Amino acid sequence: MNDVKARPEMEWVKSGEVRISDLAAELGLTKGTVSRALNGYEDISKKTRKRVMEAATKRGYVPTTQARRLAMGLTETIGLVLPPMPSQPVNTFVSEFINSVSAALHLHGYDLLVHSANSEESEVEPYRRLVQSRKVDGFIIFRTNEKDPRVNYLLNEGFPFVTHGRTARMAEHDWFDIDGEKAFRDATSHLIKLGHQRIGFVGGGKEFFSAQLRLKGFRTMLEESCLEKVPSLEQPGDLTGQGGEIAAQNLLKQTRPPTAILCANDATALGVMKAARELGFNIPEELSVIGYDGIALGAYIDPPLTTLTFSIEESGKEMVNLLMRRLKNPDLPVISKLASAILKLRGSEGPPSSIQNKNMENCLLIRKIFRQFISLFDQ
Amino acid sequence: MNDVKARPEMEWVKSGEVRISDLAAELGLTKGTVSRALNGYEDISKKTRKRVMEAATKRGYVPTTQARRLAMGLTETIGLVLPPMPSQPVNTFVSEFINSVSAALHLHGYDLLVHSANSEESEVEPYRRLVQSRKVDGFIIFRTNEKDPRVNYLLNEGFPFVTHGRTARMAEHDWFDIDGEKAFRDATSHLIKLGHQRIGFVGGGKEFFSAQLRLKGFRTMLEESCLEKVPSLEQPGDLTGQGGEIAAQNLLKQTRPPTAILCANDATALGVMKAARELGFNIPEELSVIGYDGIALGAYIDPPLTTLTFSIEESGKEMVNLLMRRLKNPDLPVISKLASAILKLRGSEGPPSSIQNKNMENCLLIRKIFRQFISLFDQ
DNA sequence: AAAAATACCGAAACCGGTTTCGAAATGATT
DNA sequence: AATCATTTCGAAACCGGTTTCGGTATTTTT
Repeated sequence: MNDVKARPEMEWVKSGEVRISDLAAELGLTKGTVSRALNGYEDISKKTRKRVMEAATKRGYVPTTQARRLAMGLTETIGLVLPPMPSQPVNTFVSEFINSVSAALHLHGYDLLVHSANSEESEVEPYRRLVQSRKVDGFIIFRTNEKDPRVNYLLNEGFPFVTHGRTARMAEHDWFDIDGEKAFRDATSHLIKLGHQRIGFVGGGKEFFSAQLRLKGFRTMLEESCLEKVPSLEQPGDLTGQGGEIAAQNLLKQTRPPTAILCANDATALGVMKAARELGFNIPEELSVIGYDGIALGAYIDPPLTTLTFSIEESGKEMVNLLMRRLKNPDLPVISKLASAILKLRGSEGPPSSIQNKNMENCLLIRKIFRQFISLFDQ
Repeated sequence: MNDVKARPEMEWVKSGEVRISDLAAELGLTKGTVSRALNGYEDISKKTRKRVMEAATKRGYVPTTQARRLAMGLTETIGLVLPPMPSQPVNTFVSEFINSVSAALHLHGYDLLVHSANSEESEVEPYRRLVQSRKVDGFIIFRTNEKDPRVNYLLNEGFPFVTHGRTARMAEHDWFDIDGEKAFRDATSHLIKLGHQRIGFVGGGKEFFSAQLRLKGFRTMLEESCLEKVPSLEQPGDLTGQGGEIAAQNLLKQTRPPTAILCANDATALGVMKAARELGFNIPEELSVIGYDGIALGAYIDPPLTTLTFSIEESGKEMVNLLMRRLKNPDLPVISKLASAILKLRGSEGPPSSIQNKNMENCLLIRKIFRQFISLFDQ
């Protein structure tokens, strides 16, 4: 009953049956006139416009997208190429991101074309195909590398795109990013305030710019807090759980293991926690762990994972805004947007258990004073 | 250096510059001839075909997709509408599924259009828009409800689609599904063999057909094993972690709590585990938990979550196959494919701790014999 | 009331391809 | 050499819209 009520007046309408020429013939007009009437041209009398509009809604006329786009010379479609999957099956970022990008694009009348990357061929091949066949007007790129061949290709081609994440050529293209450096400064600072003095770090691959920036934030805060930098406490990772496990083993089997580990992302953190459990470390009593990404599942593990989180929805929206601006005016100067992540405390971190906490605090204080003292001389 | 080497012969080629008419003019042919030459028509001499092909590759000609599709009257695009996000932000199913569907479609020359559902409007509205504007040739639908308005709409419209999951009208459309009933029979059987006698179940919403089938599998196996059905041990859920927490509290605060809980999906299971921990239950010693979905994260929690898993990649492939078949011949009879999930033992289940294990086993045996005895009379 | 300005719509080109049909050129047959 | 069959390509219509341009019909101006 309800279903019928929903669209009572046009029960007989089969979608896609009526063309603009049908409408024109029915009204005794030409299709050009009908088109202009529907698209709000000024040279159509109110009377005929009304007549056309009514007939259009009555017959359920909707212009064929393909034809309209061909005539107007645009695709109204944005491409998004998924990275080969095995990379991060733990993360819901991708689906949430796709969702938000798609929603934002829809507001602008754009469609989202999602393409998968074949791991056997070059990374830029999908982009090349989409560009050459003119299937899209622009790209949304995420998970950038510092030297990113996709970026190189599109810049060279002069094709519009926005990246989620910075690159070596970020001065030449629009980008959106989370301030991972600041995020890790915050997280490190938080751990230091809790009394940690030996803090481990598990990074991502060197090719990921963002992971490098997170490391930088970590180092910066160590330095600002006058903690010595211990190379063996910085372990490489690969943004996967397995990588986290391996890195954690390297960290925790040391003679003086860290009392806290900062991870480049949540998947890594989960691996770290697993390895820590297996090595007999209690979290957070004996080891604090902090991740990055804010995946929802982190709240359901034991202990819930403290993490750095940001709004994926906002990311998508902002990137679409940047891209739409670029499409409207390709000659505008490049702009970028840096959003910040917030530390979501959930319980996987706490003060270190070591008895010398007090001592450490004093030690820290003394060092800080000493350093400020020195800085006076520098001026 | 390497970049240049990759495509040395056409450094000067800017994509999208050369049209078929350009090519035709350059060759002294008409565009019709060029088109036929490139598309393998028989009425083109080998000589000119070769000439055309060479010129095409040399100039980097790629037909404009929009134009080709308009002329051929098809979109070569499949639509996939994401459900409103808050529903299951916990699962990586969506992104993996999109990836596999996209890859499979690509093999057939099809594109994937991903659309997001606005939670404020009707569920079918996105589908209606995509159909009416003729942006897609068919749909991939997942997470079906028993009475699914999307299915109703598309069936009524006569528009091609395949569902991931069965519906009340599954006899009228192609579908792919995981045999959740069998999966839960297996899981239940596994628990019973371990000695569990009081098994709890946390379901999904009634609207999800699949969740209902899982419940059915659970009940069937209980009955086959001659265990009494305890209504209070069947709790409704909503396929989220929160729902799992609430359901687990309802189960575990009973005077005789279950020794094992079967969950309609992994997110629910994580919620159950969390609540169990908070109520002081040790897993798996005092409570076994089994989920469904096989999310990667499950391997990283403590204890690792035993779950029912299936190949998302296969799902995507199979669905695309079904859909392509339908598009090629709309009049074929509907077919369906049922794949099975396998029980992935990871450690969150084990034998119950209760001392009456032996007793229970005897009890079970006696019941079974008794029942077979009865069944003799029925014949 | 005639001239000028304006409102309104039709005709046709165009977007970039595909496909049908017929004609010219070539080859085979008698 | 004349006739017929084949091969090969050009011409034109078509897909379904948009947009430019020019010509009536109507209104406004003088």
